[in-house]
Amino acid sequence: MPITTRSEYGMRAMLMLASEHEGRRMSAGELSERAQIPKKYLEQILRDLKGAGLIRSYAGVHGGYQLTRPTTEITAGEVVRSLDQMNIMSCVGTLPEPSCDHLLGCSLRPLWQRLYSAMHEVLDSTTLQQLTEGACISAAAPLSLEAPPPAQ
Amino acid sequence: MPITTRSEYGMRAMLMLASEHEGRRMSAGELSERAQIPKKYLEQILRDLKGAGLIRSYAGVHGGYQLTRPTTEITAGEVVRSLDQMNIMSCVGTLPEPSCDHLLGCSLRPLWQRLYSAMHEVLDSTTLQQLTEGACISAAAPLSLEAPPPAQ
DNA sequence: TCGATCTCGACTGGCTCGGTCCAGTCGATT
DNA sequence: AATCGACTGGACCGAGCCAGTCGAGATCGA
Repeated sequence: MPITTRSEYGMRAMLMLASEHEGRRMSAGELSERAQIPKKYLEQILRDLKGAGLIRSYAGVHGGYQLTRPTTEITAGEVVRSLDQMNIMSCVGTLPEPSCDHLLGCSLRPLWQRLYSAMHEVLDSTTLQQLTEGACISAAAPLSLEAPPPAQ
Repeated sequence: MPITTRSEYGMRAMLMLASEHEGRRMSAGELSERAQIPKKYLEQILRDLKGAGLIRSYAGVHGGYQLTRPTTEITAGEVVRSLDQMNIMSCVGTLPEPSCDHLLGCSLRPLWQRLYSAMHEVLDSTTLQQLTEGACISAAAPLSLEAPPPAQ
């Protein structure tokens, strides 16, 4: 899978952060709880998002995370690329040109690369803003922090 | 990786078969040798291609494989789908709707699905014929079957 | 009958993904 | 300066899948 749970979770977290108005920080714990993601695992992911410059972090008692840019200026492509290698296949991906010099390689390679490009085009043309619009993000907000809904 | 070596090898084999004029059969051994693919592994792949109706097989001394349709009527999409599941991610792929009912799922799902569609569009709009044109397939043909080039 | 070929299922080693654990650092509050 | 809540970093681990191998069997032409 070129898109792993890391991207899924990362996108969810970004959308949660996007749903808060500008300044508000959200801690890993809060994000974890509301987006239903294992906390420790999410922390790894947040680290990477920070490394990519997509979020800022603050330590300390009232610490947490927030987006570094407005939601209209962050694309799904940036998020996904910072979390997943998105290797379409062994010889085409984010990694530096891994040399696949096979006889027929030269005729297949362009195909895989077009695939790769097509995916990035979709991702790069989608902003967080677009994803929050017309989605049921708001429905996630009222999730009770005190009394979790009874298991089904 | 959504596109595994199965697809890569399968495509190579299909291109080899495509490069032969209509009737000629090629055995797994020959394909394996010329396309540089482990024979036993290739046999598995050929089985799947046959299962998908893309190639015909003949047992016996002068047995082998050949395409069931002209190269203009076989798309990369058909080949790849018969060999790989192409699951873009856990909840979007060839498999029957695997239910991912998460709060934020509804806003992310369409994105993953657009990704999925974009890939298939590329694959489905590419025929074997197109891949053989302007490629160095022909360069593969003269590969000596008697005296393999000295190992480097 | 013989040998070349396709067919089928079982098996396996390595690697990645998804996730956990623990030890450490940072910073606001007291 | 002690403390507590939060972030940081790395080691670790089990399960599952990918890539590939093996061996036994069926099929066909000569």
